Order: sequence, then C-alpha cells, then structure tokens
Amino acid sequence: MGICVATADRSDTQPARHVVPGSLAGHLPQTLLLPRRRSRRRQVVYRAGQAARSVFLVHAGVYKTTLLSDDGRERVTGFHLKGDVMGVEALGEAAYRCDATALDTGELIEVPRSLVFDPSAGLLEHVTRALADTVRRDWYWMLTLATLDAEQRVASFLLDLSTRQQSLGYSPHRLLLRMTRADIGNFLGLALESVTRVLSRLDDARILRVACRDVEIVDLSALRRLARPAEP
Amino acid sequence: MGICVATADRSDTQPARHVVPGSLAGHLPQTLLLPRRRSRRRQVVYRAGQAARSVFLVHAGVYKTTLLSDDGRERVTGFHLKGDVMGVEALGEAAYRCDATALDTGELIEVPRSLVFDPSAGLLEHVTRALADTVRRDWYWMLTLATLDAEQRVASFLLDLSTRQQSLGYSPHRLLLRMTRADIGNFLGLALESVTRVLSRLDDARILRVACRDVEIVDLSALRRLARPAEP
DNA sequence: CGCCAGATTGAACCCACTCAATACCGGTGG
DNA sequence: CCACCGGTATTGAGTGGGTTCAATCTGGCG
Repeated sequence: MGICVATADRSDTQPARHVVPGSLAGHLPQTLLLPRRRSRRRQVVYRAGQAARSVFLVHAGVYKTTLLSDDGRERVTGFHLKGDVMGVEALGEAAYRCDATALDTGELIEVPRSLVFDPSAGLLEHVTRALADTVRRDWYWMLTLATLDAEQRVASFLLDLSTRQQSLGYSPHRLLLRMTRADIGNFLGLALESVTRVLSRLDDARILRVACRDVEIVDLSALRRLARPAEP
Repeated sequence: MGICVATADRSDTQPARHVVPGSLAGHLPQTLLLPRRRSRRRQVVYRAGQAARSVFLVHAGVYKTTLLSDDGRERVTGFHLKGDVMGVEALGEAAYRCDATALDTGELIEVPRSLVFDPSAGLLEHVTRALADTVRRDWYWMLTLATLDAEQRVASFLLDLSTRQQSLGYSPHRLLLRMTRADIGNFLGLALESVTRVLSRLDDARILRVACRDVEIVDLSALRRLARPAEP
C-alpha cells in the first residue's frame, strides 16, 4: 500500500434521500427561516467557554467536537454528520463545554436556545430525544473503549460510519474519511500509528481497500465479525 | 494490608444537608406524592428491554447502571448516588437500554414519564439538564479512559466519589465503596486485579488507607496530583 | 460446616505505545 | 517556476504497563 497524505477532498456531498431518525430535521418547519452558517476545513463553530446561545443542526459536511481538560488532555468526543445536533450538551449550562470544528466544507443551521426552550415551538421533546441518543451513543463507545482491542475498535468505527452514511442515503461501502488518523486514534483511545497499522492489516486481508482517506469496505460481513470478540 | 471480603455495610446513610445542584430534587414539590421503591443489594430496578415508563430519582443508597451488548460484553455505565436520575437515557425510546441495579439498600422515587413530558409539571427542562449533565460526565470519563493509565484512572474514580459525597454533605475523606473491584475495573476499563494493585500501591504510599470496601483518603492533594499526567 | 463470592498477590506474556525514519502533498515565498 | 516546509501517513524496532492465569485467603450464607 502506498504512502499518502492529507488530500483535501473536494467532492461535494451527495443529496440525502432520507431523514435521519431522531434528528430535529423532520421537526423544524421553521428551518428555512433560521440562520445558516457555512464553514470550511478547520473552522471553529464554537469553543468551550463561549456563551451557549444556540444548538447547531448539521446540514452538510462533517464536524468534530473535542473536549479539553484543564491539564491539557484533549479528546474527540464525536464526529457529526448531517442530521446530528451539536451543542445540546451545554443546554443546562451558560457556556459550551467543548469545541466544535468543521473537518471539511459544511453547513449548519443555528437553532437559538430560546427557540429550544419555547414550549410553543415543540422542540424540547425532540431535543430531549437528541440528548438521550447522545447518551446511548456515548455509552456504546465507552463500552467499546473498555472492552475491545485496537482492531475491534477501528472496525467498529468504520462500521459506525458506514451505518450512518447508509441511513443518510449514501453507500455503506465507500467511506471518505474527513478526519485524520490522529483524530480517529484520539477518539478510539489509540495511538495514531495503531490506527494506521490496523487499516494496513485489514487492507492486506482484503477486507478493506485503503487509500489514505478513501476507504472501501470490501468485505462487510468480515468487518462485522472483526468488530466483536471471538465467540467462546 | 490484610485480605478482606465483601462485607455488607450495614451503616445507614447520613442525612444530606445539601441539595445536589442540577438534580430534580429541588424541583419536585410533588415528590411526596410519587411512588417510592425500596431496594436491596443486587435488586434490579429495571432491565434493558422493559417498557420505559418512568425515570428514577435516587433518594438513598447507591445504584449502578450496566450496558450489555448483544455479543455478551458488559459495562458499568455509571454509579448513581442520591440526587442522580436513572432512566433518562431511555426518554426517546420505548424501552430501557441498560440495567439498573441496587448495590446496597436504597430508596428510589419513581417519576412517571407522563409527568416528565407534561408541560404543566415543568419538569422537562430539568430533565434536559440532567441529561446534559450525563453527557458531560460521560465525556469526562471517556477522556479519562482514553488518556490516563491505571493509577490515574483509579485516582480519578476515588476523587469523583469523594467530590460527589462532599456535595451531598458527607465527608470527602471517607469512602465506603458499595461496588466490587470488578465493578470498578469494568467501569474504568481495567482488570479487577489492576484496581486492587493500584489500591495496594496507594495504601503503601500512605495516600490511602484501604480496608476492602472501606477507603480513607489520607492525602487528598497527593491523590489529586496522581489523577493527572505529569507536567511537561 | 462447607461452599462460594470477593479480594489480594505473584509470574509470565503480549498488545499497544513510544521513538524514529521515510514518504508524499499542498501551499507559500523567492 | 521551483524549492522548501508543515501537516499527514506509513512502517519498523524495542519497551513497558496491564492482562491473563494461577494460587491463596477471608467471611457470609445456605
């Protein structure tokens, strides 16, 4: 497998054919009236400490949220695709608690907090759902971090992306990773070299076809088997 | 340090002098009218798959919630003290997603979901806060799992318990662990032997005084130093 | 009274980390 | 236009922390 670098993927996002279940998208008739925000690679949507006046619905592109501890440790808390909501974790607080950054060109819909808590808007219940979804997703990843080895974690990560892309109407076999190996490793609790090694190994095993950010899942069922521990 | 076993702590909980910030406790004037449920060691409050009709406010005792994956992996997602709310992660779903178990004698206040979503009750906003708190706490632990070694994780765990006990009006120095080493290790992503080893080491270093479930924090500031990575 | 769950401790192994070198692309400045 | 540089990715070698396996100990409970 050849060496490769950060090629800025310029491929535009394809049109989504499905609505993400559980998202705010289907429940925001006022969506078109809300302010939108375009963002470019590395652009910051909000930072920890800033006054949290809105939540952000991802409309296009991929974003990451990162948590920074006071002693300098950093961790990617999640990657966010179309339909995901960012900033809900700040709803009980005055300020955001993490940074949100665009990994690529994208577009956000900004939903003011006043609207979220406005009973007549009927959003609170849906935001509650989004939050509960977040908790369940986090628990799933905590389980993954605590019980799986490097190979299983990376496989789980790819499968998660694949599933989410599929539910958005994209191909589940073709992944264009917008995040770096360091981001993935950070999210999975692995060194970036470990991520690379696993990807190389899965490429050798003909399960993946890895060309830097461009990953093709050749054998989906084999990948699924890899993502879970061996049966006793 | 001597060998010790699971001694069922019969010491009753002391009265709390403070209200947990962010909990439902202060916002439930109807609390006294709601059904309560006493529970004993190992008793199950709810199980994954059961219809989720209520959330549960911990009134006394310690509970744990555990997530079970379809391939048999299990993980403790959290330990819950007085003032914490269990079951909010199921708010967007028909059924609970995890098991909740009492680690000791305790008492719960059952809040029906219908009341949670009743606008006139004014609970939804507070439940949203509880959920956002959960997300932030989970993120903190994900950061811990991903970036800290065994000693730092165990130290962080003890400090977290200490802080929570203090905010409930108890001593921050005296911890009566209601959970087993296996529970702690599972929660922290460590083997139970590693937890034991760290506790023994901290006992040797005069930072803790460990007698099975009874842990005294002798040197709180040293423990705080241990919980963070060495300065560069 | 025996059994079992929980806790502790030791020894050997192994996976993932660290350190290091190499390669490649994109943008920038001369 | 081209050389250079910073960010990203890959791969190898060696090390170490945590796991695994095992034995032992204790007290509660049936």
